[in-house]
Amino acid sequence: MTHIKLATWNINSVRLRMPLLKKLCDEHNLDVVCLQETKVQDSEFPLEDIKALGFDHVVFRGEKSYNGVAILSRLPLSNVAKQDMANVSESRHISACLPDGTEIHNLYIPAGGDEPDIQVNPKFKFKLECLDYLTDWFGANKIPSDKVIAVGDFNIAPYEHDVWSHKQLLKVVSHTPIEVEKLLRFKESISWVDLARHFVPETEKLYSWWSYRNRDWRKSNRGRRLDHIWATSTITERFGQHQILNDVRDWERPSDHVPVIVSYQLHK
DNA sequence: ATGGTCGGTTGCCGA
Repeated sequence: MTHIKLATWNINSVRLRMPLLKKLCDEHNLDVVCLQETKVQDSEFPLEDIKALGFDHVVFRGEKSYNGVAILSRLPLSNVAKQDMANVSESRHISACLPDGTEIHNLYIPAGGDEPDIQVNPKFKFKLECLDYLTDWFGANKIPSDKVIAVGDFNIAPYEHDVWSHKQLLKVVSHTPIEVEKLLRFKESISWVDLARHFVPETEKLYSWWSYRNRDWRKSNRGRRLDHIWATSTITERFGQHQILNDVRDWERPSDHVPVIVSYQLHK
């Protein structure tokens, strides 16, 4: 296998959405799937159901009701690590290596609550701390020549056309200047390439999340691009077939996030 | 300007 297909998806409860996960894998022939918000503790993780989809190599870390990350793979995984983000013991970061040495980090950055003010909102403060932590962590651990991919729900839409209305969202958590600045600082830490914007011009609207609170998500189209695939610049040319699977938002009992997928040419 | 909807240790909290 020289090319693999990789997906990231905030599934918002892996147990509830097993039928959707099966449909997704059937239709897109995915080799590696990174999930966030699995919302299940490890002892209850549906490992057998996922193995039945053809993923023989599965690593996960979750909590009852909250958070939770998992990597499902048809290829063997090595060097599995479960990091604490900003030294808080929540299931937000898991990583593993593919057989060619490519390191995949699956991240679930906190949403950050409603009020973008660290004085009154500890969840927003924690979100900013996580961004600083990731900047330091990757900066200290990596060099630009490494083969590294970071995917996940970053809960930040950094660019003007990553949200339905730049002006109306400037004070809304996920698009405030302080978060964007910190995310872009993280992005510069080891010169990550934002693959969606590598393939799609920054002037084109691109979303991966639509709130449940809109009656008709497609009609109102008040979306945000919260889910990302980043790669170190040395491997950028190995990627192709980038897609944001908007149609999944219309499946039966959908997540509010849709999967983002990309193909990747493994090293020989 | 407001409230709208999901999922799950469900009559609240986080998203």
